[in-house]
Amino acid sequence: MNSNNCVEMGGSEEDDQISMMEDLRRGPWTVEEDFTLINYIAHHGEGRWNSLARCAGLKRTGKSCRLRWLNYLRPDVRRGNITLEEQLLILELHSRWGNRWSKIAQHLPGRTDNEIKNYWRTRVQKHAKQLKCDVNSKQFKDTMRYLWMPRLVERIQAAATTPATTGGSSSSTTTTTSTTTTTNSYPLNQTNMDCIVTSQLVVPHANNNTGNTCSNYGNTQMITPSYTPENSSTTAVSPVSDLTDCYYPANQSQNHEMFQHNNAINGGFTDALISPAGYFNQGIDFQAMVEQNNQWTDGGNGGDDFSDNLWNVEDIWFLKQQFNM
DNA sequence: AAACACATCAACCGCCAATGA
DNA sequence: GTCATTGGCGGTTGATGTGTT
Repeated sequence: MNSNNCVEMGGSEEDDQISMMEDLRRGPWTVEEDFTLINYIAHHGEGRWNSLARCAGLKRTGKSCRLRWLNYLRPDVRRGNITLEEQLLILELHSRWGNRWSKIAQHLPGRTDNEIKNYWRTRVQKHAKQLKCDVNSKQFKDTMRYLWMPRLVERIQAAATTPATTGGSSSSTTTTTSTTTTTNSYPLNQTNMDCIVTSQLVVPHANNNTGNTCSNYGNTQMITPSYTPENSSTTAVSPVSDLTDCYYPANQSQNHEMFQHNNAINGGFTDALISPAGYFNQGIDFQAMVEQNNQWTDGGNGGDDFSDNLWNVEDIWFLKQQFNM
């Protein structure tokens, strides 16, 4: 390690050019490199990354060091186990800001933009692909808002009020407690999430510090919990999409009621609630969805095997009925 | 057991805005 | 005011792990 007394934290451009000419390492970081970087930052703090890399004796670009530190080595970085609350928050914030990953990450303490971006691409976009619609399309966004988010809310609620063994498909790794206050509060608590209660649903909501308004997914209004690692419903890092883990028979009625409520209002979907019919007149393959559901459900292995499902069977049935498809 | 397909995620790339000489 | 450098961001890629046939 070579981190001692390198004082030129703003080295000359010529030095930078020279360093750029050196054979720089690329690819995965070694344990030794990690150790070197951690040690250097522990002693000297973060600084100009190019200089830091050089002074620490790392044959890496400043950018590479910065990325490694921010995304992996930083002490407060959290990886894996995207909680349901975090998933919901990601959806909510993405619907608001789009692919502003770093901005979204600011509201999920410990999460990096890279991780959120990866999550979005691997989980969310996958399902957009399954639905044969663009992830940025209005249809897909509305689907998230009026179907997935309420589902997620239901699961969060269920996870908070039921034993882990009944906590849906993620039950095997779900940590549940009904506790809503804690002295060991996680940053995603009242400080940066607040909302109102109408239907006992508990979801996190980001405070963008600009006068929060309450989210309203479908006609489901939200309340924010006191969110802690202890009481959050955590889903394991698994191949399943936690976000769209929607096969959740125990709570299907709520979603049904959402549509029925709107039907009652307007003989169909209200103007305010974008009609899901819109999603399906652009080539979404109901049959494929049903077959996929059947595959999962026929597996008969309990929740996990079909937990990657976008729609529960009843949703599909209902929507088919609703739109005569 | 091997081959293949798919999912995940760490790391890189290119662009751009901010900063400083 | 101009230019070079840096840091930050979003997009993309490739290696690795995992599941399936």
